[in-house]
Amino acid sequence: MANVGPLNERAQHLLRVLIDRYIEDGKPIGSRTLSREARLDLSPATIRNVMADLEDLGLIAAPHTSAGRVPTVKGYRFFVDTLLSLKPLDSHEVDSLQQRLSVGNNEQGLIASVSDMLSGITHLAGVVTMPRREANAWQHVEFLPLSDNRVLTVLVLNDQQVQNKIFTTDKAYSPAELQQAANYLNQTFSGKSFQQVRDQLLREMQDAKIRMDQMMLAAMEMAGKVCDEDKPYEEDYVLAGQTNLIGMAALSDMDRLRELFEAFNAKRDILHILDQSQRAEGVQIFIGEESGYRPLDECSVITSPYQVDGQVAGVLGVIGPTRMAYERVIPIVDITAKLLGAALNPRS
Amino acid sequence: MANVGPLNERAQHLLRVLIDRYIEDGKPIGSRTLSREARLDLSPATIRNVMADLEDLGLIAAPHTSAGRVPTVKGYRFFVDTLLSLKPLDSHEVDSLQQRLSVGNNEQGLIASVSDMLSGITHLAGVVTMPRREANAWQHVEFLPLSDNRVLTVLVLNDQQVQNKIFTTDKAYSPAELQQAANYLNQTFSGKSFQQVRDQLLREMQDAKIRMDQMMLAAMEMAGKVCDEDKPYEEDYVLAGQTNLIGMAALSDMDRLRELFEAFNAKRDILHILDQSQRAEGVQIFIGEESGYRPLDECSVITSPYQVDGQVAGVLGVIGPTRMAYERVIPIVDITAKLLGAALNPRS
DNA sequence: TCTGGCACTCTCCTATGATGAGTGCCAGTA
DNA sequence: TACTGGCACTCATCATAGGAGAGTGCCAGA
Repeated sequence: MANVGPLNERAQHLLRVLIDRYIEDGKPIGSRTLSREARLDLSPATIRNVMADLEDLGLIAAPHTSAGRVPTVKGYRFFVDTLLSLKPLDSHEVDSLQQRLSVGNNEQGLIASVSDMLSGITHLAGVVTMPRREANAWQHVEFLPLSDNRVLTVLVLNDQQVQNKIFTTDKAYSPAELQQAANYLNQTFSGKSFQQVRDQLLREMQDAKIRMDQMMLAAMEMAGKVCDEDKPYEEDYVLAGQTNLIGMAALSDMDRLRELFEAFNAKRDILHILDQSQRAEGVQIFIGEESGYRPLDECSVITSPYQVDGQVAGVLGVIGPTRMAYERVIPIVDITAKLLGAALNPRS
Repeated sequence: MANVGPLNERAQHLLRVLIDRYIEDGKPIGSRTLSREARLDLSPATIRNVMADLEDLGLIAAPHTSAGRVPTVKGYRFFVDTLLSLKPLDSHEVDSLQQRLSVGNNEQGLIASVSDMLSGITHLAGVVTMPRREANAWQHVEFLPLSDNRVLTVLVLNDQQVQNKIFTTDKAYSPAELQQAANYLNQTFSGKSFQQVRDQLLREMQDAKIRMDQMMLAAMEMAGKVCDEDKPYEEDYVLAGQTNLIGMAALSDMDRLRELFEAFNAKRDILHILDQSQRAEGVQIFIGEESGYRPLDECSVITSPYQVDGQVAGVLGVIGPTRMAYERVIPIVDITAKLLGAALNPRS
């Protein structure tokens, strides 16, 4: 490997060993330990010099004089970016993952079980956003009259998802009128994508307003509402194993723990972070304060988007202390995203 | 008040003061403090004698020699059962509760906001089970054909609740057949209670099997499935403010906290406890190990069933450390149950 | 360029003793 | 008989001090 910045190969190797070791047992690593561990045949004194350099570069830090060194966020970043060689999981590990999630029947359950699985094998908190199906195909809509001018709208998308919503309308429609509206919509839009439906709806409402009778208008309006409000659970995620975070050394402080758990409950900010990785390709890693969000200061977030039908449908990942086994966790998140994508792909 | 058991009035009074005081500041109460607080004009030495009696009765205990005394579970129980005089909330407190939950629009949101409210004002964890509507009136069913012999069943109950479920059938039914089945069911059952529908279904399936064509049978089967599986979310609850429990003195032990949180996630055992109070009338109180469920050993659970249409529909309450302000919490739970019942009552 | 040596620093653990809160018991008093 | 003051005793808590251990930085020498 060529030198990276001012860091020669020996320094890099020592950094890697130090971080490996620190991840393993969580205590600051001293020069003596490092010289023993690194198999470089160097005395602790020499190691000390190198460590001083690494500290100058901000890659490691000492909690106090005469403790060993601990990786900084910058150190982890360097480690993850250039030091870490990811060995893919061997096939029977993949198989065992595969099996653990092939039980799922419905979508909701599948998401939950993936989240459980992630938290189970990494001993961190697992998180999976609900899949967003941009390319939802409109399949069928039904309007059922209830009392008091209320109409129940049932919308079937993509042969799998069912949404219902109750609307209050201005006037009372007869069952026949509603049937007529539904028929029109189904004939016009069946099989089209959600985006197409919305566009076409808007266009027709502007262009051809006059040619539509009142019922059509109402149908349009209703369908429009469904389209608008009906970002199903795109703004939601399933979290599992938060209890794994209780008692993590880095989070021993009660107040920090409470903040973190409250963030999980509020969901908003966590979603914001997950959203960012939605746009990225492959595994994304936020280390400590990189997330830019306080309660996650001492946490790392490893995410990967998952795809359905070639489109990014959601994000999954794990949240845990900065001191986590990146080497193991990253491939797991990666594979899990692919497996979930495959499991969600319609009948493939 | 008459003597209760071997406990004279003075001893009772002292016990009450001790518990009040302990609830307030959480530190063991000594004889000196008690003599000052109780306004009985007794010397600490006398108090000590009484305290020794109370300890013999198992109502209070000393964490160690020469610490003050702390109430035991038995002590709390006695306190709650016979010492506590509940003053109902004054009307503007009730009003403010009323307002906080009148925002809710849909049922799901209402439940969540009640749970939030409970945890917010008590600083404990609030919990509300989803309402169960035993007397659901069958309003409308619709069968929509999907691909692959799958049929989407949409069931509207009670003008409010909508359920859908996808079934796979043995043979492919035409839209017309499905329509016919739905029509039959709607005509036959509309307006009837869930229980009636089930009974009648079973009867007709036995008696008159022959007279029904295959489609009817299938419809029955489907409806039966819906009836069976369709205990909507009766087995679910909404929890809020678990983070309030982080850092509670009694739960300082990380492992106990983790256990408790895991219990919340598993839901099953918590539901079992809530279920018990479903059958009880009015506010129920489980103190410490009385719940019979380990993770709740150091917790108290205060619950009250809430009614819709004169029927018990669900349970709400709070969960917190045994050392909680019963005097304040009990009326709050009580009133909240009534307010929620009122809010859920159809158009009243 | 590496190494051994040395003085120094800091944490962690243990022992120690003082303090204060609280107790139980007992003898005395109204 | 019911209360009280007094006394010896027990613990938790806190601050203090000292030693052991781990680790450091720096320097002089190979």
